[in-house]
Amino acid sequence: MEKFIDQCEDFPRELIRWYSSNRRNLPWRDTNDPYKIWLSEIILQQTRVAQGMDYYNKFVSKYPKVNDLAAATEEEVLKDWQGLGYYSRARNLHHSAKMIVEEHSGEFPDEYNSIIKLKGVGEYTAAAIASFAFNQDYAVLDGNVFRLLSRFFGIKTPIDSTQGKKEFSKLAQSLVPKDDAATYNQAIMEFGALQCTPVNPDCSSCPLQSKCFAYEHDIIKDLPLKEKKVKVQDRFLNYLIIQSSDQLLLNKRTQEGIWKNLFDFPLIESSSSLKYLELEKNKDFISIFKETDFSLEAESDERKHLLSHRRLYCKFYHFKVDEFSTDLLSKYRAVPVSELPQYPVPKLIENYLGEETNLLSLFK
DNA sequence: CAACCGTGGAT
DNA sequence: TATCCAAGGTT
Repeated sequence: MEKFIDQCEDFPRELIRWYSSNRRNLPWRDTNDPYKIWLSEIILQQTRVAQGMDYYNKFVSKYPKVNDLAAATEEEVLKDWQGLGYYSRARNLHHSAKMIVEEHSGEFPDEYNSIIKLKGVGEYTAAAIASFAFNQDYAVLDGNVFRLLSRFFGIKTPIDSTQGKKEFSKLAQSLVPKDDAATYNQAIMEFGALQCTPVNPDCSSCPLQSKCFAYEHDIIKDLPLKEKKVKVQDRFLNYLIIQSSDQLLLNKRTQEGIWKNLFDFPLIESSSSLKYLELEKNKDFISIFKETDFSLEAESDERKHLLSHRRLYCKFYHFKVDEFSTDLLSKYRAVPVSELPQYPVPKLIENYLGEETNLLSLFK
Protein backbone atom coordinates (compact mmCIF):
# COMPACT_ATOMS: atom_id res chain seq x y z
CA MET A 1 0.00 0.00 0.00
CA GLU A 2 3.06 2.21 0.14
CA LYS A 3 2.41 3.63 -3.30
CA PHE A 4 -0.84 5.13 -2.04
CA ILE A 5 0.56 6.89 1.00
CA ASP A 6 0.57 10.34 -0.57
CA GLN A 7 -3.04 9.97 -1.68
CA CYS A 8 -4.11 8.48 1.63
CA GLU A 9 -3.07 11.39 3.71
CA ASP A 10 -6.21 13.48 3.65
CA PHE A 11 -8.57 10.88 2.25
CA PRO A 12 -10.41 9.88 5.44
CA ARG A 13 -10.55 13.41 6.82
CA GLU A 14 -11.84 14.77 3.52
CA LEU A 15 -14.59 12.17 3.41
CA ILE A 16 -15.67 12.88 6.97
CA ARG A 17 -15.68 16.59 6.30
CA TRP A 18 -17.78 16.08 3.17
CA TYR A 19 -20.11 13.79 5.09
CA SER A 20 -20.75 16.32 7.81
CA SER A 21 -22.39 18.67 5.35
CA ASN A 22 -23.82 16.27 2.77
CA ARG A 23 -25.21 13.36 4.74
CA ARG A 24 -28.83 12.36 4.36
CA ASN A 25 -31.02 12.09 7.39
CA LEU A 26 -31.97 8.44 7.38
CA PRO A 27 -33.98 6.83 10.17
CA TRP A 28 -31.36 4.16 10.93
CA ARG A 29 -28.83 6.90 11.53
CA ASP A 30 -30.81 8.24 14.45
CA THR A 31 -30.04 5.24 16.63
CA ASN A 32 -27.26 3.24 18.21
CA ASP A 33 -29.54 0.26 18.67
CA PRO A 34 -27.65 -2.62 17.06
CA TYR A 35 -30.93 -4.40 16.36
CA LYS A 36 -32.24 -1.52 14.26
CA ILE A 37 -28.89 -1.08 12.55
CA TRP A 38 -28.88 -4.79 11.76
CA LEU A 39 -32.40 -4.54 10.37
CA SER A 40 -31.45 -1.65 8.14
CA GLU A 41 -28.31 -3.36 6.90
CA ILE A 42 -30.12 -6.54 5.93
CA ILE A 43 -32.87 -4.59 4.20
CA LEU A 44 -30.35 -2.49 2.30
CA GLN A 45 -28.29 -5.39 0.96
CA GLN A 46 -28.38 -4.98 -2.82
CA THR A 47 -31.29 -2.62 -2.32
CA ARG A 48 -31.66 1.10 -2.82
CA VAL A 49 -32.53 3.34 0.10
CA ALA A 50 -35.73 4.47 -1.60
CA GLN A 51 -36.87 0.89 -2.03
CA GLY A 52 -35.99 -0.22 1.50
CA MET A 53 -37.27 2.76 3.46
CA ASP A 54 -40.90 1.71 3.86
CA TYR A 55 -39.87 -1.81 4.80
CA TYR A 56 -37.48 -0.52 7.47
CA ASN A 57 -40.17 1.66 9.00
CA LYS A 58 -42.66 -1.18 8.93
CA PHE A 59 -40.28 -3.64 10.59
CA VAL A 60 -39.15 -1.22 13.28
CA SER A 61 -42.70 -0.32 14.15
CA LYS A 62 -44.11 -3.84 14.00
CA TYR A 63 -41.08 -5.51 15.60
CA PRO A 64 -39.54 -2.85 17.88
CA LYS A 65 -37.24 -5.31 19.62
CA VAL A 66 -35.46 -8.45 18.54
CA ASN A 67 -37.77 -10.51 20.77
CA ASP A 68 -40.76 -9.30 18.78
CA LEU A 69 -39.19 -10.47 15.56
CA ALA A 70 -38.20 -13.79 17.08
CA ALA A 71 -41.76 -14.33 18.31
CA ALA A 72 -43.25 -13.96 14.84
CA THR A 73 -43.66 -16.86 12.45
CA GLU A 74 -41.44 -17.10 9.41
CA GLU A 75 -44.54 -16.86 7.24
CA GLU A 76 -45.49 -13.56 8.87
CA VAL A 77 -41.99 -12.18 8.37
CA LEU A 78 -41.97 -13.28 4.74
CA LYS A 79 -45.32 -11.57 4.26
CA ASP A 80 -43.87 -8.35 5.65
CA TRP A 81 -40.87 -8.79 3.36
CA GLN A 82 -43.04 -9.44 0.31
CA GLY A 83 -41.99 -7.36 -2.68
CA LEU A 84 -38.49 -6.62 -1.45
CA GLY A 85 -36.82 -9.62 -3.07
CA TYR A 86 -33.93 -11.84 -2.00
CA TYR A 87 -36.20 -13.60 0.45
CA SER A 88 -33.37 -15.55 2.08
CA ARG A 89 -32.69 -12.26 3.84
CA ALA A 90 -36.07 -12.47 5.56
CA ARG A 91 -35.69 -16.14 6.44
CA ASN A 92 -32.19 -15.54 7.81
CA LEU A 93 -33.30 -12.41 9.64
CA HIS A 94 -35.98 -14.36 11.44
CA HIS A 95 -33.66 -17.28 12.11
CA SER A 96 -31.01 -14.98 13.54
CA ALA A 97 -33.54 -13.17 15.71
CA LYS A 98 -34.35 -16.49 17.30
CA MET A 99 -30.62 -17.22 17.66
CA ILE A 100 -30.17 -13.94 19.51
CA VAL A 101 -33.01 -14.71 21.87
CA GLU A 102 -31.94 -18.27 22.50
CA GLU A 103 -28.16 -17.98 22.51
CA HIS A 104 -27.63 -14.39 23.58
CA SER A 105 -30.54 -13.94 25.98
CA GLY A 106 -32.09 -11.45 23.60
CA GLU A 107 -29.06 -9.16 23.83
CA PHE A 108 -27.60 -8.27 20.44
CA PRO A 109 -23.99 -9.54 20.19
CA ASP A 110 -21.57 -6.66 20.58
CA GLU A 111 -18.45 -8.04 18.94
CA TYR A 112 -17.60 -8.53 15.26
CA ASN A 113 -16.72 -12.20 15.69
CA SER A 114 -20.09 -12.92 17.27
CA ILE A 115 -22.06 -10.71 14.93
CA ILE A 116 -20.71 -12.42 11.82
CA LYS A 117 -21.95 -15.77 13.10
CA LEU A 118 -25.52 -14.62 12.55
CA LYS A 119 -27.15 -16.06 9.46
CA GLY A 120 -27.31 -13.59 6.62
CA VAL A 121 -24.51 -11.49 8.08
CA GLY A 122 -21.30 -11.54 6.06
CA GLU A 123 -18.14 -9.49 6.28
CA TYR A 124 -19.70 -6.27 5.08
CA THR A 125 -22.72 -6.38 7.37
CA ALA A 126 -20.70 -7.47 10.40
CA ALA A 127 -18.30 -4.58 9.86
CA ALA A 128 -21.20 -2.16 9.44
CA ILE A 129 -22.92 -3.24 12.66
CA ALA A 130 -19.68 -3.49 14.66
CA SER A 131 -18.63 -0.01 13.61
CA PHE A 132 -21.97 1.83 13.57
CA ALA A 133 -23.31 0.41 16.80
CA PHE A 134 -20.12 -0.29 18.75
CA ASN A 135 -17.55 1.91 17.01
CA GLN A 136 -15.20 -1.00 16.46
CA ASP A 137 -12.44 -0.50 13.89
CA TYR A 138 -13.68 -2.63 11.03
CA ALA A 139 -13.71 -1.24 7.50
CA VAL A 140 -16.87 -1.68 5.51
CA LEU A 141 -16.33 -2.90 1.97
CA ASP A 142 -19.46 -2.63 -0.11
CA GLY A 143 -20.14 -1.64 -3.70
CA ASN A 144 -19.71 2.05 -2.88
CA VAL A 145 -16.34 1.52 -1.25
CA PHE A 146 -15.09 -0.73 -4.03
CA ARG A 147 -16.03 1.89 -6.59
CA LEU A 148 -14.54 4.85 -4.79
CA LEU A 149 -11.27 3.12 -3.90
CA SER A 150 -10.95 1.69 -7.39
CA ARG A 151 -11.33 5.10 -8.98
CA PHE A 152 -9.46 7.23 -6.49
CA PHE A 153 -6.45 4.94 -6.25
CA GLY A 154 -6.68 3.67 -9.83
CA ILE A 155 -6.93 0.00 -8.92
CA LYS A 156 -7.76 -2.21 -11.88
CA THR A 157 -8.04 -5.53 -10.09
CA PRO A 158 -11.57 -6.84 -10.71
CA ILE A 159 -13.65 -6.25 -7.61
CA ASP A 160 -15.44 -9.59 -8.01
CA SER A 161 -12.23 -11.60 -8.00
CA THR A 162 -10.66 -13.26 -4.99
CA GLN A 163 -7.53 -11.18 -5.45
CA GLY A 164 -9.59 -8.01 -5.69
CA LYS A 165 -11.40 -8.74 -2.46
CA LYS A 166 -8.09 -9.22 -0.64
CA GLU A 167 -6.50 -6.16 -2.14
CA PHE A 168 -9.41 -3.79 -1.58
CA SER A 169 -10.05 -5.18 1.85
CA LYS A 170 -6.50 -4.51 2.97
CA LEU A 171 -6.56 -1.00 1.55
CA ALA A 172 -9.97 -0.24 3.03
CA GLN A 173 -8.88 -1.39 6.48
CA SER A 174 -5.71 0.69 6.33
CA LEU A 175 -7.76 3.82 5.76
CA VAL A 176 -10.05 3.56 8.78
CA PRO A 177 -9.18 6.27 11.30
CA LYS A 178 -8.70 4.87 14.77
CA ASP A 179 -11.65 5.46 17.07
CA ASP A 180 -13.77 6.98 14.33
CA ALA A 181 -14.76 3.96 12.26
CA ALA A 182 -18.47 4.66 12.68
CA THR A 183 -18.41 8.09 11.10
CA TYR A 184 -15.79 7.21 8.52
CA ASN A 185 -17.60 4.10 7.31
CA GLN A 186 -20.85 5.99 6.94
CA ALA A 187 -18.99 8.77 5.19
CA ILE A 188 -17.27 6.63 2.58
CA MET A 189 -20.46 4.77 1.71
CA GLU A 190 -22.49 7.95 1.52
CA PHE A 191 -19.85 9.50 -0.67
CA GLY A 192 -20.04 6.56 -3.03
CA ALA A 193 -23.82 6.67 -3.06
CA LEU A 194 -24.20 10.42 -3.65
CA GLN A 195 -20.99 11.74 -5.18
CA CYS A 196 -18.94 8.97 -6.75
CA THR A 197 -21.93 7.26 -8.34
CA PRO A 198 -21.66 4.34 -10.78
CA VAL A 199 -22.92 6.40 -13.71
CA ASN A 200 -22.26 10.11 -14.20
CA PRO A 201 -20.38 10.79 -10.96
CA ASP A 202 -20.27 14.46 -10.06
CA CYS A 203 -16.55 14.97 -10.55
CA SER A 204 -16.90 18.70 -11.09
CA SER A 205 -17.85 19.27 -7.47
CA CYS A 206 -15.78 16.43 -6.02
CA PRO A 207 -13.47 17.39 -3.15
CA LEU A 208 -11.21 14.45 -4.04
CA GLN A 209 -10.89 15.38 -7.70
CA SER A 210 -7.35 16.72 -7.54
CA LYS A 211 -5.98 13.46 -6.19
CA CYS A 212 -8.26 11.06 -8.02
CA PHE A 213 -6.31 8.72 -10.30
CA ALA A 214 -9.27 7.86 -12.51
CA TYR A 215 -10.23 11.50 -12.97
CA GLU A 216 -6.68 12.47 -13.85
CA HIS A 217 -6.42 9.66 -16.42
CA ASP A 218 -10.00 10.02 -17.66
CA ILE A 219 -10.95 6.42 -16.86
CA ILE A 220 -13.75 7.12 -14.40
CA LYS A 221 -16.26 5.29 -16.55
CA ASP A 222 -13.97 2.25 -16.81
CA LEU A 223 -13.65 1.68 -13.07
CA PRO A 224 -14.30 -0.40 -11.11
CA LEU A 225 -13.54 -3.48 -13.19
CA LYS A 226 -15.66 -6.61 -12.98
CA GLU A 227 -14.83 -9.87 -14.66
CA LYS A 228 -18.01 -11.89 -14.33
CA LYS A 229 -21.26 -11.02 -15.97
CA VAL A 230 -24.50 -12.82 -15.28
CA LYS A 231 -26.11 -14.63 -18.13
CA VAL A 232 -29.85 -14.34 -18.17
CA GLN A 233 -31.80 -17.50 -18.87
CA ASP A 234 -35.35 -17.75 -20.14
CA ARG A 235 -37.88 -19.73 -18.11
CA PHE A 236 -41.45 -20.51 -19.04
CA LEU A 237 -43.98 -20.82 -16.23
CA ASN A 238 -47.52 -22.06 -16.66
CA TYR A 239 -49.55 -21.42 -13.53
CA LEU A 240 -52.75 -23.34 -12.85
CA ILE A 241 -55.27 -21.51 -10.69
CA ILE A 242 -57.61 -24.29 -9.69
CA GLN A 243 -60.83 -23.27 -8.00
CA SER A 244 -63.54 -25.19 -6.22
CA SER A 245 -66.40 -23.01 -4.97
CA ASP A 246 -64.67 -20.19 -3.04
CA GLN A 247 -61.37 -21.98 -2.57
CA LEU A 248 -58.29 -22.33 -4.70
CA LEU A 249 -55.07 -24.30 -4.42
CA LEU A 250 -51.85 -22.76 -3.25
CA ASN A 251 -48.41 -24.29 -3.52
CA LYS A 252 -45.84 -23.72 -0.79
CA ARG A 253 -42.39 -23.58 -2.38
CA THR A 254 -40.50 -25.61 0.18
CA GLN A 255 -37.67 -26.67 -2.10
CA GLU A 256 -34.37 -24.80 -2.10
CA GLY A 257 -34.15 -22.03 -4.63
CA ILE A 258 -36.08 -19.02 -5.72
CA TRP A 259 -38.99 -17.85 -3.53
CA LYS A 260 -38.37 -20.56 -0.95
CA ASN A 261 -41.25 -20.75 1.56
CA LEU A 262 -43.37 -18.33 -0.41
CA PHE A 263 -46.63 -19.43 -2.00
CA ASP A 264 -47.68 -19.66 -5.59
CA PHE A 265 -49.98 -21.87 -7.63
CA PRO A 266 -49.58 -25.35 -9.06
CA LEU A 267 -46.89 -24.79 -11.65
CA ILE A 268 -45.86 -26.45 -14.85
CA GLU A 269 -42.56 -25.32 -16.21
CA SER A 270 -41.87 -25.81 -19.89
CA SER A 271 -38.83 -25.34 -22.10
CA SER A 272 -40.64 -22.93 -24.39
CA SER A 273 -43.78 -20.88 -24.64
CA LEU A 274 -46.78 -23.21 -24.68
CA LYS A 275 -50.24 -22.92 -26.16
CA TYR A 276 -53.01 -24.38 -24.06
CA LEU A 277 -53.41 -27.33 -26.40
CA GLU A 278 -49.77 -28.18 -25.79
CA LEU A 279 -50.00 -27.64 -22.08
CA GLU A 280 -52.90 -30.06 -21.96
CA LYS A 281 -50.64 -32.81 -23.21
CA ASN A 282 -47.99 -32.13 -20.58
CA LYS A 283 -47.33 -35.08 -18.28
CA ASP A 284 -47.54 -32.99 -15.11
CA PHE A 285 -50.74 -31.39 -16.30
CA ILE A 286 -52.32 -34.77 -16.89
CA SER A 287 -51.12 -35.96 -13.52
CA ILE A 288 -52.64 -32.98 -11.74
CA PHE A 289 -56.07 -33.44 -13.27
CA LYS A 290 -56.25 -37.21 -13.41
CA GLU A 291 -59.62 -38.46 -12.23
CA THR A 292 -60.88 -34.90 -11.95
CA ASP A 293 -63.35 -33.17 -14.21
CA PHE A 294 -62.20 -29.67 -14.87
CA SER A 295 -63.16 -26.74 -17.01
CA LEU A 296 -60.91 -24.00 -18.30
CA GLU A 297 -62.47 -20.67 -17.38
CA ALA A 298 -59.87 -18.13 -18.42
CA GLU A 299 -56.38 -17.79 -19.78
CA SER A 300 -54.04 -14.84 -19.40
CA ASP A 301 -51.74 -13.39 -21.98
CA GLU A 302 -48.11 -14.29 -21.61
CA ARG A 303 -46.58 -11.97 -19.06
CA LYS A 304 -42.88 -11.18 -18.85
CA HIS A 305 -41.28 -10.90 -15.44
CA LEU A 306 -37.64 -9.89 -15.14
CA LEU A 307 -35.26 -11.08 -12.46
CA SER A 308 -31.57 -10.25 -12.25
CA HIS A 309 -30.67 -13.66 -13.65
CA ARG A 310 -33.86 -14.87 -15.35
CA ARG A 311 -36.40 -13.79 -17.89
CA LEU A 312 -39.67 -15.38 -16.88
CA TYR A 313 -42.50 -15.83 -19.35
CA CYS A 314 -45.65 -16.64 -17.42
CA LYS A 315 -49.16 -17.65 -18.26
CA PHE A 316 -52.04 -18.10 -15.83
CA TYR A 317 -54.90 -20.50 -16.44
CA HIS A 318 -58.07 -20.51 -14.39
CA PHE A 319 -59.81 -23.83 -13.89
CA LYS A 320 -62.87 -24.89 -12.00
CA VAL A 321 -63.39 -28.30 -10.48
CA ASP A 322 -66.29 -29.68 -8.48
CA GLU A 323 -64.05 -30.72 -5.67
CA PHE A 324 -60.35 -31.13 -4.99
CA SER A 325 -59.13 -34.69 -5.16
CA THR A 326 -57.34 -36.07 -2.12
CA ASP A 327 -54.30 -36.33 -4.32
CA LEU A 328 -54.39 -32.60 -5.04
CA LEU A 329 -55.04 -31.82 -1.40
CA SER A 330 -51.98 -33.81 -0.40
CA LYS A 331 -49.77 -31.63 -2.58
CA TYR A 332 -51.48 -28.28 -2.34
CA ARG A 333 -53.31 -26.18 0.20
CA ALA A 334 -56.96 -25.27 -0.34
CA VAL A 335 -57.36 -21.62 0.62
CA PRO A 336 -60.48 -19.43 0.56
CA VAL A 337 -60.01 -16.60 -1.90
CA SER A 338 -60.68 -14.13 0.91
CA GLU A 339 -57.64 -15.41 2.81
CA LEU A 340 -55.21 -15.04 -0.08
CA PRO A 341 -53.85 -11.69 1.15
CA GLN A 342 -52.28 -13.24 4.24
CA TYR A 343 -49.98 -15.51 2.26
CA PRO A 344 -46.52 -14.34 1.21
CA VAL A 345 -46.25 -14.53 -2.56
CA PRO A 346 -43.68 -13.52 -5.17
CA LYS A 347 -44.14 -10.13 -6.81
CA LEU A 348 -45.15 -11.91 -9.97
CA ILE A 349 -48.14 -13.44 -8.21
CA GLU A 350 -48.91 -10.29 -6.25
CA ASN A 351 -49.04 -8.34 -9.49
CA TYR A 352 -51.36 -10.83 -11.10
CA LEU A 353 -53.72 -11.01 -8.16
CA GLY A 354 -53.64 -7.23 -7.87
CA GLU A 355 -55.20 -6.81 -11.27
CA GLU A 356 -58.80 -7.33 -10.36
CA THR A 357 -59.91 -8.24 -13.83
CA ASN A 358 -57.74 -11.32 -13.47
CA LEU A 359 -59.78 -12.41 -10.48
CA LEU A 360 -63.23 -12.03 -11.98
CA SER A 361 -63.41 -15.62 -13.11
CA LEU A 362 -62.71 -16.74 -9.56
CA PHE A 363 -66.06 -15.36 -8.43
CA LYS A 364 -68.20 -16.32 -11.38
C1' DC B 1 -16.06 -20.67 -6.25
C1' DA B 2 -19.26 -19.84 -9.83
C1' DA B 3 -23.98 -19.80 -9.72
C1' DC B 4 -27.81 -18.52 -7.48
C1' DC B 5 -30.97 -15.42 -5.22
C1' DG B 6 -35.63 -10.32 -6.53
C1' DT B 7 -37.02 -6.09 -7.48
C1' DG B 8 -37.13 -1.54 -9.41
C1' DG B 9 -35.02 2.73 -11.09
C1' DA B 10 -31.92 4.86 -14.40
C1' DT B 11 -30.00 5.18 -18.86
C1' DT C 1 -36.24 -2.78 -25.24
C1' DA C 2 -32.02 -4.24 -23.11
C1' DT C 3 -28.59 -3.58 -19.79
C1' DC C 4 -26.73 -2.20 -15.56
C1' DC C 5 -26.69 -2.58 -10.85
C1' DA C 6 -28.05 -1.18 -5.64
C1' DA C 7 -25.51 -0.63 1.93
C1' DG C 8 -24.22 -8.93 -0.24
C1' DG C 9 -24.61 -13.67 1.39
C1' DT C 10 -24.85 -18.62 0.82
C1' DT C 11 -23.84 -22.89 -1.25
